[in-house]
Amino acid sequence: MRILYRILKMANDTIKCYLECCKSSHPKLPLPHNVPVIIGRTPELCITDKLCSRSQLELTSNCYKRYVLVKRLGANQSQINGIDIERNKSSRLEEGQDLHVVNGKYPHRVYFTGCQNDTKTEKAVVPKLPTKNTDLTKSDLSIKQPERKKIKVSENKPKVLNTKIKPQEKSSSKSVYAFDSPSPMSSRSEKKTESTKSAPAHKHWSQGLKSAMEDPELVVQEDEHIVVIKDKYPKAKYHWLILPKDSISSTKNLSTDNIELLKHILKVGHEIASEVTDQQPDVEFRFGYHAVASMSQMHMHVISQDFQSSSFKTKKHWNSFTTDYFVDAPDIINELETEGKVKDRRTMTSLLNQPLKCHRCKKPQKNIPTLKKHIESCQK
DNA sequence: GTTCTAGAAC
DNA sequence: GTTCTAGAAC
Repeated sequence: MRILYRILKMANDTIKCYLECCKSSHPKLPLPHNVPVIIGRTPELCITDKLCSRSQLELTSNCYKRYVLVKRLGANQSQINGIDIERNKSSRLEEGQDLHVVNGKYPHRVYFTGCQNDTKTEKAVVPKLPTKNTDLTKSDLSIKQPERKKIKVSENKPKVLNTKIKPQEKSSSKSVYAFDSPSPMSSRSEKKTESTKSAPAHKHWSQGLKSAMEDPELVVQEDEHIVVIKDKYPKAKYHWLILPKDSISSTKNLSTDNIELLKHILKVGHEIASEVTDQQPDVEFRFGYHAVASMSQMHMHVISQDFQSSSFKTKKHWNSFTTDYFVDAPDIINELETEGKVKDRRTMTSLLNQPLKCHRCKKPQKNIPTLKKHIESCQK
């Protein structure tokens, strides 16, 4: 018990939690372990919106388990990853998730420093904020966080790294979730978007694609604007992801400014797929986005419709690629061109629980093994 | 997003 | 008894 206490105390002494504004409107805010911190319409957060209460949210970090409990105190809605937070009830916020302070505005994220991988640190600016417990330690007033490494920017000319297109196999043991390398976006001085400006070295699983974009085992092609990677867990014989190099967390953040980028991504997708279909004309592909993606960097799937893969295991996998949860890329482009934005599809997550049925003949399937056997032979 | 596993389904 | 799934943990 005493040993456990020491371990926990050591963790508490070393792991620090911060709230960071995605728009860099104010300095990062320390969230000391287990100390409720109230945020809202205060000069420190640079929020003057009358719809935001002065005490909109109460944040309590758990540095051991690397999450923050968020309780909404204000009358108007706040959101975690687009989901409304129930009033006076604690909701869990994890690294990489978006916290909108009020009515979908004022995006923030939390991150933790002080883990074993941290090697370099920097001084934090600590704004004065109202807290329920003012017992901040001295260390909280001069907190250090890891400095991000700089890497070379890729060449402007398209670069094909692994041109041999073959059905995907289980890739190397190197994990997508090796978060110790920074995103390529971090070294791009031009055109910074969203949280690129001062993003911390996130380690939450939802940030894994940013590491994957740098993994030579996964990257198959890149150019000035995009990176093509093999899906680490392909759900079909051929399954790639195409990601923009600029930080765009999801399709909901797209604007008309991104239409050319989306068209380019789709064009590259067709080119990749045609390398297969030139040799095997019977292979069908779809190109599209999940209605609500789990992984943070926006990505378009290029996926063959055989769904023959050992990584395809669950109902959620199946329904995410064979129901309207999978949105064809031209539909997203068309929405941007006609509506100026991408539809909110959060309610579509219920599609993931739909009963299983064959995507070709529509025949209901009892379970995943039955479905997998059926689609091996079903052609219509 | 994946892995793990308890308990439901068979 | 084994297989399968959903939810928690990461």
